[in-house]
Amino acid sequence: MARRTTIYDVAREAGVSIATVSRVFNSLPRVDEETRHRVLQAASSLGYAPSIVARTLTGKQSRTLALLVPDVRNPYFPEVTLAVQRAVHAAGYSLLLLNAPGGAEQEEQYVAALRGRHVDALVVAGGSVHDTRNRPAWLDRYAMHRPIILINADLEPPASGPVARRWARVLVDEKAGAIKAVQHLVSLGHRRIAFLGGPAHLYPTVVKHQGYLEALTLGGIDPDPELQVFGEFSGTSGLEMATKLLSLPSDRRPTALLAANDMIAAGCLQAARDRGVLVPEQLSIVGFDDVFVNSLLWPPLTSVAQSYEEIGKAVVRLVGQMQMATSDGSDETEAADNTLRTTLVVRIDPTLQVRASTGPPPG
Amino acid sequence: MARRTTIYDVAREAGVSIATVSRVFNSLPRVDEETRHRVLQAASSLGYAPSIVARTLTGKQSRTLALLVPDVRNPYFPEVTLAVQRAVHAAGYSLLLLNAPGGAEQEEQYVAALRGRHVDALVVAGGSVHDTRNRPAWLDRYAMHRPIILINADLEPPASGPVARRWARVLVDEKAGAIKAVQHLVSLGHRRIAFLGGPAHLYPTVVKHQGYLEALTLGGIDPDPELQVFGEFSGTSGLEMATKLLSLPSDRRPTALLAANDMIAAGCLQAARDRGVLVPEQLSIVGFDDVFVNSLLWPPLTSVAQSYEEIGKAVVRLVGQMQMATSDGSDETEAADNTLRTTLVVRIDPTLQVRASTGPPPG
DNA sequence: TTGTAGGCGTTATCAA
DNA sequence: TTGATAACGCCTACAA
Repeated sequence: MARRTTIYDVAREAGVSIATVSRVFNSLPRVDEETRHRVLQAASSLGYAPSIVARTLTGKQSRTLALLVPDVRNPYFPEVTLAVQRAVHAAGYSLLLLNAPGGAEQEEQYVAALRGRHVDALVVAGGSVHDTRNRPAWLDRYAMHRPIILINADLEPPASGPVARRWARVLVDEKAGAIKAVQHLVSLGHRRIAFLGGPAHLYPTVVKHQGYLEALTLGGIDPDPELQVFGEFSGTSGLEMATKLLSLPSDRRPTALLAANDMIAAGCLQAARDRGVLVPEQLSIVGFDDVFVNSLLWPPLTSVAQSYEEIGKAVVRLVGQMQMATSDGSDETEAADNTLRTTLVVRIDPTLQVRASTGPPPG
Repeated sequence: MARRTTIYDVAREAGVSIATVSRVFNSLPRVDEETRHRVLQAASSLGYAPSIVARTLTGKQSRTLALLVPDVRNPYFPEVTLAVQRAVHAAGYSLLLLNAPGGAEQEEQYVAALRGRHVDALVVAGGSVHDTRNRPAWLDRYAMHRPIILINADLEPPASGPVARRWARVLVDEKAGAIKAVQHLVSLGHRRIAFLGGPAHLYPTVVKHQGYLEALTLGGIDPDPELQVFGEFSGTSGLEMATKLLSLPSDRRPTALLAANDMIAAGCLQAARDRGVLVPEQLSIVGFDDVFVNSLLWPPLTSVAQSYEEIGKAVVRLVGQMQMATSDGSDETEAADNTLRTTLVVRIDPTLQVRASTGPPPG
């Protein structure tokens, strides 16, 4: 491995001290224009790039984030992974990727492996943080030391004080999304609208379900328990749930399905096709997340879309804020803490992408 | 941010020098069992973990790899990303993820951002390395300094010598895979087998196409130019290509389709359904890559499957080998170079996953 | 078996 | 405006 060119090499080449080179590369003030030029010259001729590793060691940020997901193969996560990676790189950070399909234990294990790596923050995009039954213990432990960002998991920081200052959230208002979806269906004339959720104990299911109920009530429709089913966030589960719903006697059968994600929705399409039910003529289907692979489906799904780009940007913004709040010795008064608490949560409003899978009910 | 506990803290707590602590954590020989115990004790009570950053600075590996893909949202890449990440973590490495959908320029840009990060190796899983028309220039430049691993891109190292020692490949024998697929179809009785490729200038398309032609010849079937079409590696493209093929007059129409990846194959399913063609009764379809989201499709695709796990393991093995060859001052003779050249390419044999999308031809 | 001290590439604090 | 020099946390001869 050809030896890495160092700040010393550049200093020698430019005929200055390493301190000066450092100043140039950190664009600090008081350095002569002519000198700066000479340094830059030398640096580029030598192909010099400062070592982030050494820089980190002096106590600065590592400019590295870690992103924890349960499984990148699940179409939702590539979306957020891509978006976060992009935003993060645009801000000069790098992104470590962690897949922990094995639940809280594995998450903890992976996160532990991060310990010597000086990551500036951990971004958690899913997994056991979504479980409404028990809060993963490792989360709070981790936040005692380093900043954390939760995507779409509304867990409160365990206390105020230092850890509250390292606990940020970006929340997509999926309840509002569900409401928009239902209202769209209602406005098309649907009255029998079913909800097909993921596991009932997962936060994303719960919120969407709430929105569904609320919107029905708003629309003057009585929620029918028979039309609310729960399963997995998968295509096969969607297939099963939809099949069950579609085999109800015609007067109790739904004319529209609101699926808690696009994989479930894809399963619904499947089920409809299997039973010769035309979409959207005889059945409308709405999905959630508006993921990339929707391009594989026909008809393309109407889906509640969140701006992944916004999520990515929110992440880097939050990281920045937390770094400020922790490093620059800004006043740690209660007042400051309180403003932080509010500013450390970013809310994102989803929009409804209307496509070909929805239309007026039959008849 | 609570100050990180250092080797000094542990040393003090255990009443030894930092050198001893270091020895313990690097499991070096000659350290008294009792001392070792005391150190470990102190370390765990303090929650100490060695700083990989500082360690890296002393000239050792950073135990960090970078993985470059064009777009994680494309179902093939999550598979390799997941597998590589797993294998890599199991070996104590971390993985930086880079998405460069923007072609060679963006790839180069992203890779440049890696410069100060001391990554041990760059793993390239796709992108402009697949373009058979021109070899990305940044690749060779990069390999002049740091080790590189190509997944499924058969680019030779530019020369022997140092850079050859940093140029590894893991190659899935997709030609053999295509042959297996065709032979499967032939053995079912198919004679009119179509090939639906991605872009004709991409390596994956080329190899699979070669296998297709070879297998036909082997089976005593004359390749029909009309049955060989090229498009994109996407569902919509697959839909278009398949639609064209299925609208051929019945005597020239294929009874089986070999798609160059599963997204194309998904498009084929689509096309068949649109035209009321039953799969597999009237049309057999084979895909490539056997990706996760196949679970969304019906019928499940027969597909040429590669062991992603093997790919991941190969990657860490290769990284290890390259580190040996570069660091331990092993003899850099021509002979050593030659053995390295052969050992730095791992070949993986795909298998055919037979599922419900293939069957005997009609009639 | 254990400790001392120099070095890894930067940044930051003082002087000059 | 610039240059010495001490950290940063760890590894590694070399001594003891």
